[in-house]
Amino acid sequence: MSNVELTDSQREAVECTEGPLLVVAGPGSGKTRVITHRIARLVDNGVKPWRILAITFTNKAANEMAERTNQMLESCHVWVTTFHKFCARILRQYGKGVGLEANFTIYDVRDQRDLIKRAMENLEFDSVAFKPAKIGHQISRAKNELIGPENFSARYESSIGDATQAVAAEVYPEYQRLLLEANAVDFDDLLLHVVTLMADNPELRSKLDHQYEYVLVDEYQDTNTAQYKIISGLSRECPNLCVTGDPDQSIYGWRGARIQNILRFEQDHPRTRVVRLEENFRSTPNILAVADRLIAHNVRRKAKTLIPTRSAGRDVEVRQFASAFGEADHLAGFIRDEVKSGRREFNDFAVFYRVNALSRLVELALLRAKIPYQMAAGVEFYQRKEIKDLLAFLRLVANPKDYAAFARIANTLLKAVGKISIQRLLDHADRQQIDLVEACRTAGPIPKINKPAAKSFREFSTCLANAGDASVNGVTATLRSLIDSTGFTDEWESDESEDSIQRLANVGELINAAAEYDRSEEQPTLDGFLEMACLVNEGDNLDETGSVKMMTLHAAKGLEFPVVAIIGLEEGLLPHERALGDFDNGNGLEEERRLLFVGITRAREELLLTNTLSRQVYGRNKRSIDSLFVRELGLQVQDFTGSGVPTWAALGFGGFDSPQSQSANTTGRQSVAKPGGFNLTTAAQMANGTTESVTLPQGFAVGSRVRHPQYGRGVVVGCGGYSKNRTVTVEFNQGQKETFVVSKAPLEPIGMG
DNA sequence: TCATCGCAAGTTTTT
DNA sequence: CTTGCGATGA
Repeated sequence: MSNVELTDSQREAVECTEGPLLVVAGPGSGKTRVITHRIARLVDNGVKPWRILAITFTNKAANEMAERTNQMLESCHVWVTTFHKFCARILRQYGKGVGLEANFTIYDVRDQRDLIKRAMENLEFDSVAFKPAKIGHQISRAKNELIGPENFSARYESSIGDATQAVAAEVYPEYQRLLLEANAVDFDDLLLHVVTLMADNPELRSKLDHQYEYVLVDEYQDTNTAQYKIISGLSRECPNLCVTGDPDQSIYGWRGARIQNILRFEQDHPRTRVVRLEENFRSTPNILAVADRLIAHNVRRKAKTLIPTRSAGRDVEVRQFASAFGEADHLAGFIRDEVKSGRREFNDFAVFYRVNALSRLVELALLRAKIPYQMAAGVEFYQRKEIKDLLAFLRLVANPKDYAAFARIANTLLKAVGKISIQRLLDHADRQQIDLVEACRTAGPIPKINKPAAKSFREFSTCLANAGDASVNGVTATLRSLIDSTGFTDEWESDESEDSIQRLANVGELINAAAEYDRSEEQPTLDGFLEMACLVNEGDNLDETGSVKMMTLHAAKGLEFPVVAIIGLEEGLLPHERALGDFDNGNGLEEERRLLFVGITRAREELLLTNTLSRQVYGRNKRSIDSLFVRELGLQVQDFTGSGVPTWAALGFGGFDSPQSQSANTTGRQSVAKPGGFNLTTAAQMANGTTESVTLPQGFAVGSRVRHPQYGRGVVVGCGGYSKNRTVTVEFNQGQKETFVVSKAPLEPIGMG
């Protein structure tokens, strides 16, 4: 390995391998390079790879780091993982200490909510008046702060306890009991249980501490109390702890992250070496100046410099539009022109926004301009009904105590089974002290249970029993077996409807995912597959080349693009209203500012910021106010409100950006319904009155026109499926409808409308 | 027991 | 506007 290409401070961070090290790394300062080089250096120095642990927050970051590490070290097994995966692995091995069996299930937010609801029902709380989701949030916050059920009341009674909190205090222990009974954990438990384990069991803590002799933590400014404890526990006797981070990029305070963790690292670890990476190799001086000007408004902050290394580029621009339609359309036009002129490729562009809802109009505009794009975190694949159903099958095979999985299946899939039968079965399991699958198997003689229901339960248990051992035959085999034996897809196989085709395609995708998992994993297990399914995010692989990338500002952290556009710089949106005015005094605003800082510093060469005069929120037209941040940036806002978008009107969609609507907005009047077909309110309606347009592959929006060599011209009336299995239904001349797999059919888009 | 309809509520960021 | 839930009828 050669370090010639490293700067002095980078080299210092790489070579200082022993003892605590804090790397304060500004944006674009080559932090990832430092980490990967450092890992390589450790291995060069003779450290066994399995004694090195590198922890990140997201799968995306972990994958990237693992990949880059593997490039430097051929096939060396350094464990690069996320906090949650790390904890899951520890708990699979040592979870007995906190009452977990090795095959425990991880509950996602949905399962969590359902279980909280059940806990509330058990305690006879009104789950309508008190939202389980809200209670869940309270519990989650407590867990992040390491507050167990027994401490919850005590911890919060001093604060002005609202009713929800009081309910949460009661529900928390019951919820926790149910989780344990189901041999399950929620996301927060993964961390909390590990902390408990290490606290209760000093020998285990010490063992892990020694096992992971060298620990690296990325984005340390985002650690919450639980994560902080875990890291502390892993670096007491072997304090070779290297953390990297940037207080200015702390954007997860809302989720319990404590910026203090990084600020007090030096006090926590005496003899800490501090290395600052302040040179920026990413952005032009113009962009850095803007970023610096913005972040300087944060009061609670250690001043830090961003030293440019590149030559000046284009000016940063702020453009203002009459409406969000104008904003989106302009963006699409801008990208199209840049690519057409040969100056850029689609790949060079990224669009960031504060909330996912803002993506829709941009998507539509890109679609219309035939610009390929990829979105991080669209509709979650693993959240689809049919996918969750199948996963529930797998979960019950893996963990027959998994109540949430059982409840899901029993409620929606088992024939002749209703609420009463389910309750009887649960009682039966409870009385006999057997798991749910065993209860199904022995459902026959349960008193008062329906004959058909009992039969249904028994057949179901047989399907599960015959599903095979995934660790021997692979997850795919188990999955296929379950699909076959339960007849899961039968009704769709014989059905040509749009819906059925889509569901089948999704099932196909899940089988692909399982096959992929079996292939990539040395020791595939059902637990492992399920873990991946719930801890992995769809946006984790934004790897499609040749497309514009769209994502939230949060998702943008750690990435970089030649051209970045950030939309919606408006009060209430960025800064977001819900992020302000909490108990914290101005911290919310500072975090929002950091969020924009993160966004700005993703840009390598060009940065375009936009906002509008009026934007639709909840279907209503609302006047926008320039974001405070726009003023702080000290840039001139360019008036693009007149640049217009007659195109929408020309397409027969109504003149949203017509002169009238502008004047109404600029005079500050509430806009009134205008004559002349102004009643098209949403983007979805524009694309033919359906919401499906959001998930469409580019070029085949619902409502768009296509040509097929045999069928001739037609209009897209529906879509479905994912990636390779993506389908569209096209209506041709005589009302004849055909469904095609996009990637295989010789379809050609020929415009909208 | 199941399906449909209609009503209601609620809209940040994510592992 | 969307989504999710509950009540009602078959």
